[in-house]
Amino acid sequence: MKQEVEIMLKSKEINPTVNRMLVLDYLLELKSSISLTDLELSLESFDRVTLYRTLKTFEERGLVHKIEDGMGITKFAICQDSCEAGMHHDLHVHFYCHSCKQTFCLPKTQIPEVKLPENYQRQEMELIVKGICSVCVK
Amino acid sequence: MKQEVEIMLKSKEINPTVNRMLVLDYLLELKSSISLTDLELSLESFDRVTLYRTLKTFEERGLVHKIEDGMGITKFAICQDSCEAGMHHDLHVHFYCHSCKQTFCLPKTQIPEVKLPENYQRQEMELIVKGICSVCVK
DNA sequence: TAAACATTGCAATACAGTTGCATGCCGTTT
DNA sequence: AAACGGCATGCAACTGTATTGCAATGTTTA
Repeated sequence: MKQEVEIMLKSKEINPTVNRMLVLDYLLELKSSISLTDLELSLESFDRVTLYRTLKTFEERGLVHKIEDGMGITKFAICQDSCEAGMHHDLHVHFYCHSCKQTFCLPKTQIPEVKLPENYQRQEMELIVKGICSVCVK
Repeated sequence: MKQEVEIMLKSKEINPTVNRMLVLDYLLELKSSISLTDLELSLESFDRVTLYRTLKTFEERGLVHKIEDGMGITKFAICQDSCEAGMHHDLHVHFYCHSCKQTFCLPKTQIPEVKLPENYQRQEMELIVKGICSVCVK
């Protein structure tokens, strides 16, 4: 497992330090996305700034992507395989649960095509659905 | 014009103070949405906190709605007629322009239907398209 | 008029995001 | 081995937005 994480980092040209392997390992296990603050609480061994820079590095190298959770908090999640550095293919839907405050990627739910008014040029899209997730609904 | 603004406020059971009439008037003229900070810069006559509370009141009474602009900034825009206090029908698309940093409501562009995985309950949706707006594209 | 309530401004706090700088580690060069 | 460079990390500090507390002022009501 550690081996696998190390290989992932190297394949993105990221120096596999202990910190970075721990963070990546944590993110890979994670079912949803996570904010910097929550990551800090989960991995107490490292400084907030270090985690901040780790996530920033991961994002720049196309390992994770940022999600605006629709409540003003930035969260991070592992990219799909199809992502590359500087070019995220992140057109799936994100789901924010009002109950557990988690933000889930719904990779199987594509954002439908949207027609824009004339002369509007699209570059990215974000679709956030808010409600109650399948765990909290029970 | 002032009269109209006053009537709007009263119809939402908001005391029409000078401050509130100015803010509402400004929002009605506005083609896009605005952040608290930008509103503060536009209407220098009032304290930031007062404007903050004004927008909060407006939102609670269903006069404006919050928009997450997708870059972590909260903005406000006048609601459509169909909105009521505590129940915003805000299912249209928002467009964030990377060039002028403005966030536009595109009321004629409906969010297409999205199928969620089983047991996910939808309450609200936000679709933010980012790119270049029709003014900046020229 | 006095009491009650609403509105506003100032100060202070909370918190996410971010930057600067010093330190320590590691591999390379001389 | 010693000196050098680059990278990773931690601490402190700063920025900007959001938010609350409290006092002062203004307005309504009994």
